[in-house]
Amino acid sequence: MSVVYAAFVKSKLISVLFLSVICYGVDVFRSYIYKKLKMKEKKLTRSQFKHASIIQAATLEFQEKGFKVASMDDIAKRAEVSKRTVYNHFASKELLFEAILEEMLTMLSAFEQVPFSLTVPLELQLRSLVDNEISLLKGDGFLPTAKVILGELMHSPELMTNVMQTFNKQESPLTVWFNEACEAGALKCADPEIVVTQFIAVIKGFCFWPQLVQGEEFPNEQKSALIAQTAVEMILKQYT
Amino acid sequence: MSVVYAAFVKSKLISVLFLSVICYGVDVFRSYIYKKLKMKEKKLTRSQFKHASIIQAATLEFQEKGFKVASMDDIAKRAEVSKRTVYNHFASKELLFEAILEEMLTMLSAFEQVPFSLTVPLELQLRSLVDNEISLLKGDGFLPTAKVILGELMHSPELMTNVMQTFNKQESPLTVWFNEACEAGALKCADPEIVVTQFIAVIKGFCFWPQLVQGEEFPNEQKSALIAQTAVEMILKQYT
DNA sequence: CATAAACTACACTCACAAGTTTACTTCAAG
DNA sequence: CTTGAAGTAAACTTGTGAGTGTAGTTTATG
Repeated sequence: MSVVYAAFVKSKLISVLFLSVICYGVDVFRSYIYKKLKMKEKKLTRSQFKHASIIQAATLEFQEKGFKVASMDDIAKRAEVSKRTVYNHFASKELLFEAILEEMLTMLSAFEQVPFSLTVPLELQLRSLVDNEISLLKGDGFLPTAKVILGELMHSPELMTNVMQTFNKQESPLTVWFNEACEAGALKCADPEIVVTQFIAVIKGFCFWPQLVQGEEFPNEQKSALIAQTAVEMILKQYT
Repeated sequence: MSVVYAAFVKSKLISVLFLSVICYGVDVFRSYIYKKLKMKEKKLTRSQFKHASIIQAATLEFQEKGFKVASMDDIAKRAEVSKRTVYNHFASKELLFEAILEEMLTMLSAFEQVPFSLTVPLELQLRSLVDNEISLLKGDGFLPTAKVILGELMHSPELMTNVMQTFNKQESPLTVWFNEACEAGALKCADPEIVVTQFIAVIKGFCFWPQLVQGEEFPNEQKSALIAQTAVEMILKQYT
């Protein structure tokens, strides 16, 4: 039956090509997750309210435990809703998971293409790229989403390679910018891909991996600024 | 009952302070995993041979599925051993997991302190630090170990913070080297910690995270050399 | 206030996986 | 060639969690 499980994860996540959002660079991110529950104040039908509670509870459960270990009973308790109600809204655990993934990914799908410009100083452009990246990583929903997705994907390498093969790195806005910058001669580098990876690595080394893997706090304003500054300097010093 | 599960993971992994090996820099790594099975040729008792088969099979299972989803029946099948035999060697799933963790971590415990030297050129020293780090990451057992441990730890943030608080970053050999280099004035930087993190990030951005999370291939010789080169240059250009 | 839609409590089925029991086989060593 | 230690196959117990069925309660609305 674990074959069924694997197949499920595969079929459902394969559509989640946005994964690259997490692995490569992305830009603007809007954080409005969980505000749904404020609907208490607004006029919400009982049904809509329960629906939102379930989603919220399930999100937490999946985050904390992963798909398999999370239990529908616990989700129901956490949502302060009867188990039957959970099943009235979502026919199965799989579908609930899927719904949550979709919910999360719509949040992350607000891309913003930053075109390379010959007139604006390089430093300013880089600076705005870093700032975008950091504010994305800092967004409320990003880390939880990453936890859920990476937690499931880590144990199925074939799936990951499939996803990554499908979704070519080229499509990342950051990659586009660096490619253009290199072609225009503003950055002197043999392989733009390496530069992008370095650029992202230097940011994520502070603002993503430690938080994901060690539960570290997100750097404060001051430290963020320093990190951004050094990332920009690094690129400038090495490639101009 | 998931409380019991959480408690188990906690109690067993908390002793695994070597985790820092994965999150921070480490140096030399010896890869001799799985060679145990070569004992077919050597004179091994039947019991020892079965024991090794079980460990090998279980390692794979835990890697692919994580602790909870891995099943003892599947492990037995995979090891071509009866389920009862598994239980004769390891009293419970927990103990089997623990045994494997220990097995893996002994592999990773071969540290090698690299002292900062005033006479050797900086570039050479940095170069050897990078090379050490890369060959560690490249070692046969490193990635699987990381998968198993991080896969379990990702969903228990309190545990992670505990572990990280206990095992101070200061102890990493790389950190030691950079601290010494800064104190000696060879590197001009306000905060050595940031430099180390950058240094490691630029390596892991190519040689660890993509492999862990996307199942990407490890960079070949040529690319590794390039990565190492740029990492060293980056530090030199920015901090000297 | 009546009615239907949605929610609840709870008892239930079913599947699966951890771990055990038992009766039987294999193997190595004296 | 026998004896005991270790392995095997298969049936078994037990616990847990997914999902369902039901009888009764809440709530919004005409």
